[in-house]
Amino acid sequence: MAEKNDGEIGVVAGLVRSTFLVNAVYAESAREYDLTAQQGQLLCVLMARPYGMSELGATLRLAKSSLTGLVDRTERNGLVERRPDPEDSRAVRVALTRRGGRLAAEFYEETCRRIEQLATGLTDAERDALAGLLGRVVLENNTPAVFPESDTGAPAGRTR
Amino acid sequence: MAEKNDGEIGVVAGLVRSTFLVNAVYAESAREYDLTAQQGQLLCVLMARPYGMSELGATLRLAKSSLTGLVDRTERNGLVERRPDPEDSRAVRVALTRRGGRLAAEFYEETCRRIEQLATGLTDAERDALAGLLGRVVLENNTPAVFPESDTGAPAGRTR
DNA sequence: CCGCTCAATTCGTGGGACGAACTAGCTGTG
DNA sequence: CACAGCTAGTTCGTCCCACGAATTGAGCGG
Repeated sequence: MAEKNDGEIGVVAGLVRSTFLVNAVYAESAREYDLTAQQGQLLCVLMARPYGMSELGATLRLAKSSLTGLVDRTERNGLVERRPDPEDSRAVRVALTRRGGRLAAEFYEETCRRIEQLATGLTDAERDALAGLLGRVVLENNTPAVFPESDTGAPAGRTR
Repeated sequence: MAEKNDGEIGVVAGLVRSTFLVNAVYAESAREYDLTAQQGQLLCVLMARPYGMSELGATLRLAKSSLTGLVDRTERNGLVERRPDPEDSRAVRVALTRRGGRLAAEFYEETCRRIEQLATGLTDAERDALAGLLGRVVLENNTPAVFPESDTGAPAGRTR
């Protein structure tokens, strides 16, 4: 039925399954910091800088009303706060609290570690190749910077 | 701060962002078939064969109780059904209904098309390379076959 | 000053995930 | 054979998430 029944999988299945895998890792990591995946994602986005609600909606691809709830819950947990936008009194700037910032950094680092672990079976060169290819894919589909770039303080060839 | 601030992204960010991207595509595709992402996933898994609840839980990484609900809702929509397991009267075998089967096939095909689209910026060789690398990653982390392998009738170098 | 747009919230609905407790059927050991 | 213990699945209560429609209130163009 397929030309590749030799254990190889196609690019579509590869993408879908790796997505499943990363979702699971992300959720599990979040859970250990008493976060939901969505809240974790929110924290990661806000690590860069404060965002307005609409801006956040665009970045996370959520409807405005969904966002209100997410920010509400995260705010209730003391991780983010709404500050008035000095330039527009309708608007709001969502920012990490001190505690949120700390937690975000920890969560981010730990999550990076774990995701990186997924690729430990690859050589450095292969990891670079994978990074390059995925980079092109996300770039060409202008995926928002939903996860900051950085290296977890992990020098290129660290993973093992 | 990082060694790759030249527009390149690391493997971790690549994985996370492509995950975000695929999630969005998957959800959008599901939506157009009046499915939720989870229900779509369920249908895709069941395309291969009927599954028991526990088995499904392991495959989809869901708690038993979560699964009961998911199957309930999907059953209510007439897409799957619970059949008694002939060998174990406690157990149940969840299978696609006729309608569910049709819908699953359509949804699967359309979703494959869209995911494949994500990689249209890559050459055939690059797509193969990406597939190979992701294949290794999912294999080494024994990701369940949450999305069937196949080629949508799409011969290897079809995309474009 | 008025109508318009725009930021964000509120409200109601439904899906989703989980753990704890429970039912009922299977199984193995004495 | 009986019974303890395991296993498959469901129920229940709780919280999170996502959405659209309607709303409030600030900015803005004329």
